[in-house]
Amino acid sequence: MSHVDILKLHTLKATPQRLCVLDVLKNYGHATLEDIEKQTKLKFPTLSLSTIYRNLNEMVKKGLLSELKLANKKEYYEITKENHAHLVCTKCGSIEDFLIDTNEIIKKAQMSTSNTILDATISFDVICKECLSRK
Amino acid sequence: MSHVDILKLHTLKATPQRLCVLDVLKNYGHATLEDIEKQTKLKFPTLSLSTIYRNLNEMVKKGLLSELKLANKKEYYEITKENHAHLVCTKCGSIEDFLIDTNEIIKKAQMSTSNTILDATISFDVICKECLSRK
DNA sequence: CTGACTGCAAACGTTTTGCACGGTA
DNA sequence: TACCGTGCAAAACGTTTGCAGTCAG
Repeated sequence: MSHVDILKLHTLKATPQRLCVLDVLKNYGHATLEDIEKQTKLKFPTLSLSTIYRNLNEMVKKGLLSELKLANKKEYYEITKENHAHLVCTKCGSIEDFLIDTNEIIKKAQMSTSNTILDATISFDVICKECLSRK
Repeated sequence: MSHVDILKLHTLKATPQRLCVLDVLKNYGHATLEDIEKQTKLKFPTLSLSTIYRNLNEMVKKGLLSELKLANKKEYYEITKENHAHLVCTKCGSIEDFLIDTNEIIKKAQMSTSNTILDATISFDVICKECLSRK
């Protein structure tokens, strides 16, 4: 589905600025606000920070994007995908999707609590291959 | 081990302010900066925000405290404990320790990646018992 | 054509910093 | 006593908001 369609599906107008943000996120996989600002301004030098903030917040609220809270300080954004975890390199900070079945983990965890589990957020600290070989 | 000893172990002086912060964290389990400010000022009305910030940052850096990054906005602090996950209520935001064996999950995940996994951060979205019965 | 969106500048809240004083070890 | 830690005020920072003009549908 095109980014235009995705936006329309979420009752958001397909402005060039929003499309550009989505393009950056698609290319990066996971991007910080700074990443997004830097990249979008290559194409739209006048694009304002407040527009980026507004759009990210709006798209997160509509569920089109997700915020990633990771052990390190920065906040990352990604286009919403279901049922996956992340590998975060403790050396270089790089982030990689990790396609494991979180439902299985939820099912198992559910046996240890009487609270109803709805979802799981899982990330693993790793040393990525690049950092390992660089060492 | 007393809080005085814990501080000394981390080469930090055992000031009344720091001890008070640790007491609050022990009582609360998980506390935001606001929680900590409110509680500590009951005992030390002149305690300054900057001191709280400095101490929290310092104690996190030394590994005495951990920051909890959760899906919701707020940042929580806890006294560092190994090998546990969290249950976060999506209704009321309450946080509970969840004593599952994260090593088992790490071991299993390790089979699906060639990166070396060092640690896992896991939280579950739940509806807590209180919110369920309130409903 | 109309409401949604944008850019700019100003406002806002949170976190950090500089400095002089005070307290722990 | 020496140095680490504190309180206060100001600075710095990231994020949000108000407004007038513009654009997508």
